[in-house]
Amino acid sequence: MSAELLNQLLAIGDLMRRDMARAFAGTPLTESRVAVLWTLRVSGASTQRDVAVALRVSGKNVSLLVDALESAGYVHRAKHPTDRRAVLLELTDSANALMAKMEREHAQLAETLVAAVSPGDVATVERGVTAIAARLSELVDEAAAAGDAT
Amino acid sequence: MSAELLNQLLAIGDLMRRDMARAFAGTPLTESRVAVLWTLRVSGASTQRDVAVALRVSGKNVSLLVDALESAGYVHRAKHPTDRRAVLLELTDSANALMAKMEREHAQLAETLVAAVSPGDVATVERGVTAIAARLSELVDEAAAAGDAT
DNA sequence: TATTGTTATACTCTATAACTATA
DNA sequence: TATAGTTATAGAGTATAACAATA
Repeated sequence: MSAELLNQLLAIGDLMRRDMARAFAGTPLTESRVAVLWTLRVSGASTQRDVAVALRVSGKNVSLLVDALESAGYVHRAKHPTDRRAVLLELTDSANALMAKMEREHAQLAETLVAAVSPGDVATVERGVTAIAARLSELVDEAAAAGDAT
Repeated sequence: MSAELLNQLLAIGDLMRRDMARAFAGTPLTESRVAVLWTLRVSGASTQRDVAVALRVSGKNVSLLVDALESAGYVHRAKHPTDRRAVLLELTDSANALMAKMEREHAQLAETLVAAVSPGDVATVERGVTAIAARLSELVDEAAAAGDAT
């Protein structure tokens, strides 16, 4: 019974990922590259290290993702104003336009999905899902800490 | 407001994936390989093609995953009783034991997460999440069909 | 002729380690 | 000495195309 809820949550994550990959088929964009663009959209111009920390991936990985995004015209490596070791990643105008479009689609998808829930249940569902996400975040942090200690 | 719910759902999927990858660090198992084992556990002995369809990946991909799983002793390529072109994938005893362990852990995680929701809200949350998953599945199928048609 | 699985080739994501330039 | 980013190397997931054996 309770396992069914977890399975539904997993299915949702899986469906979202598949759909995203499909949506960007035929473009140079992938899930990981879009994650970089999204981080820059939310946080503003950032160093590669900032992005690596935000996405919890290696600096080398960010280098490769940015290489691809830069050559495809989505981001620009600018000089950092105070630290000459660092690079400041900025979205290009076209990437900003793309992110704005994604934000609109994201909001519209959220509305569509929430509309599938009985109006009187929405607040309760949101509260429950938020509680689950918070608890899961705790568990994952604990597991990661235990793993590091080993 | 409604976007917040979608973001929480996405965060849950992301956390689950990260934790799974961490849990299998140091073993030959990865998310994709476990997905193959899980499919065989649920469906019983299957051909590689069955697995490819179930996971929606290419046949070549399944070949590689099974190569790794077979050499690590998790699956066995048996002769198909009626079709000599095909191979029948079977879990080894140790893989079956591992899957049983994962099932128990999965059930326990589900209990722990459900316990984070107010008891009176659980049924409503489960109903809401199920409705969202069903609606999302429809949308993804529609999008995929539209994409194929193009 | 269609299907199952493999070989061949290529792109992407990811990580660690060593190195350069700068703090 | 520590940090930001790159070069080098490597494992893993994924896809398409061509090919063999079998239906």
